[in-house]
Amino acid sequence: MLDRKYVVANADAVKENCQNRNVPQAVDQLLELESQRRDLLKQVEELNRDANAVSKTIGQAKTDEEREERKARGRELREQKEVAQKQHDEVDAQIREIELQLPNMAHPDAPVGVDDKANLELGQGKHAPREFDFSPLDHVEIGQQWDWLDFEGGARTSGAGFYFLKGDLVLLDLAIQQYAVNELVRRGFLPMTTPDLARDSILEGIGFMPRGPETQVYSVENSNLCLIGTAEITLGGLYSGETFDAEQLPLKLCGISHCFRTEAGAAGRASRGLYRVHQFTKIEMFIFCLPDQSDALHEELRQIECDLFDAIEVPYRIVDTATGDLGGPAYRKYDLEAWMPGRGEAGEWGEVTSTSNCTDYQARRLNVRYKQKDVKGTHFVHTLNGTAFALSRALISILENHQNADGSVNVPEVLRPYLQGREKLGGP
RNA sequence: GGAGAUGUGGCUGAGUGGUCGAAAGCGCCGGUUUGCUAAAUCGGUGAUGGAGUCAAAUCCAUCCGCAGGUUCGAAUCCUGUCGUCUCCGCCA
Repeated sequence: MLDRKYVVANADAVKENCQNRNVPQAVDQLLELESQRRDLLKQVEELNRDANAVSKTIGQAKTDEEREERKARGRELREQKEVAQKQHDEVDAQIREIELQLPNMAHPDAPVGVDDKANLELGQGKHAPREFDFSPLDHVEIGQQWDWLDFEGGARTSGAGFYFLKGDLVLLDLAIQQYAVNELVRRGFLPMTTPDLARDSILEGIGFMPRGPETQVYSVENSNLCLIGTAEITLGGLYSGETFDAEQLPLKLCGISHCFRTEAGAAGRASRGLYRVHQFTKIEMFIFCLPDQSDALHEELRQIECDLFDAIEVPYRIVDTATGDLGGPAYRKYDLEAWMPGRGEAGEWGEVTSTSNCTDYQARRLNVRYKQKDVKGTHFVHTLNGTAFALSRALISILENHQNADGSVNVPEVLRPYLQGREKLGGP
């Protein structure tokens, strides 16, 4: 959510931003309603003030008659106040509806364009896509070869889009998690496991729609809980309503959670194997910080993601997401797309991480503030998030990039300590 | 799942219908005193929205988990909700 005063004072910039992001807006209507609201608020306050003044004199009334007279006057004023208050609240609710539709402002350097075609490649990782001297398999084929993946079993027990990992692939999965968490702890992140369910209100604060036809998440019947689509939801919600001391920031968190996605409307899209599934494990980075720290921290998150994928020796490219493809809360977003040799005709890039600077957009909705010593008042923090590893896609990138002609898979060196030193999985 | 208790400012904690945004203590900030530190002592010390000002001062409204209700008036009474605690049951 944007600051209301900011929207009023910068209506043209907000409108332009919406246009760049390809989001419909009702800023003019908001301006009109807000001016109405201000008038109503003044009325309410005035009536309240008068009523309070009358109430205070009632205790001092000398006669019953006088007392009753004043009570009647007070009642009358309160009734008038109630009427004005109700009108105010209605207008306020309408404004809020509009506000909730407004996306965050975009970073001035973010590429402008209505969809992902305008995304800008910023560079590539240390490792170039490999030249294979054999015909590479995709991860589903590799997995089937060694009985590492069971999609049929997943479908039988839970439905299409679910899967079992088996055997060495589980060990690889755990190795990646351990490597990532250790690496993040080394870089000052506090590791956390989080709930896999969260309240609707937290989802809304982060910028998800908890229910309804457009929703990307599963909701639990007869409750106000949803299965989380990412630990961003729980880590971001963790301090909702809280006020940090400025010295506590930046607070860097590393969440380990399961992620659940309905992938409604995604049927038919490139989604073979582990690429688009209903459940996966993710190691997520999340930061609460001061406003003047967020730009640099965003670069830091991007660098960590690059370092992690360089470390597992997977080729990738960095994408600066175009305004039209940003999603509501993001001020700027970088994606890492890993090379997936088994995808498409002769390999394709596939998104494996994403890091967003959400500035104060989520903080305002969730009411997360900070206070500086000796400075009056509080301000909203900035929040950032970034994927360390989404395990399903990280597994794809490792299996497909590190496969050998005999079907075995080389273990990236950094992961070997977590696999009893094994250099390869599968194979004769 | 059943029964009960409870939720006040950074913290502890008083307040059970009328100048209560809220006593007191602690903490914190500033002053005084003391050779330094400690101690003592005095003063100050919440948030949000609005008016006001160059900026302040100042003024108004709202806030005692949250949302409603009763009342001229609610931290105080009522209802719901969320959280916490205790006991019982169940259980990894």
